[in-house]
Amino acid sequence: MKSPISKGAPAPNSSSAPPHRRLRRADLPPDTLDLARFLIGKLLVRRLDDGTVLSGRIVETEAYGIDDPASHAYRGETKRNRAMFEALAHLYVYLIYGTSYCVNVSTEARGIGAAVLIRAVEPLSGLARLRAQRGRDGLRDDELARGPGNVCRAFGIGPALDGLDLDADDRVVLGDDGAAPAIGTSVRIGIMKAAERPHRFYARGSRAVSGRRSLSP
DNA sequence: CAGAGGATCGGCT
DNA sequence: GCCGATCCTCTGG
Repeated sequence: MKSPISKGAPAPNSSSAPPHRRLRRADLPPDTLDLARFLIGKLLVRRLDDGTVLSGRIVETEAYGIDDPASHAYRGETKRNRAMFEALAHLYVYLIYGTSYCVNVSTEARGIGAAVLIRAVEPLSGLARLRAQRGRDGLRDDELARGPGNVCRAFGIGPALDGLDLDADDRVVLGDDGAAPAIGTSVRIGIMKAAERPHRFYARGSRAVSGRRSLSP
């Protein structure tokens, strides 16, 4: 029997994020694998243009680091992957399969192309809006931001936020509320190159984690 | 300039 | 488990 990482039901339709400390660039480990692990259990807070606040707990990430054939940055900087070469703590948002967006946090020093993909988030506040932005019926709360494309859809993250500096913009914020879930490790999902590297991290026991059950024991 | 392919999703078998 | 949708980016000629 798996239980949610987050204890205590959030107030229905609560419009603000749970109490937390905002994480600044200086609080984040610059190493890609370190940040991928660090982000598990942290909060993702999104302020929409109309003032609505959406928040959730990051429960699944993947690292795309230096010298990684699976990384968009492997063959150098291009127009698309420019944000991966920014300093630590910029968003890299890209379109995948013409149908979904994926959001990453850039890692390492400026000039080095690397990032952490946010693959799943367990909703905490703004549930009604998260559900509306998914535009699909019959979803449990923990399914609203399960999978990288669904994270972006639910949280309203698109190409307009590509390159956003997490220290210079309030539209997307990372937070720490003290939670420290047990972390599991596995290979990454949906890639063909360097498929054997154990660069995926997830919160054990969270139903919001994506992928086959056997990948997240 | 054409063609291939992709860090996905959701529906169907 | 398999497959199609959908479209932007990068590569090669």
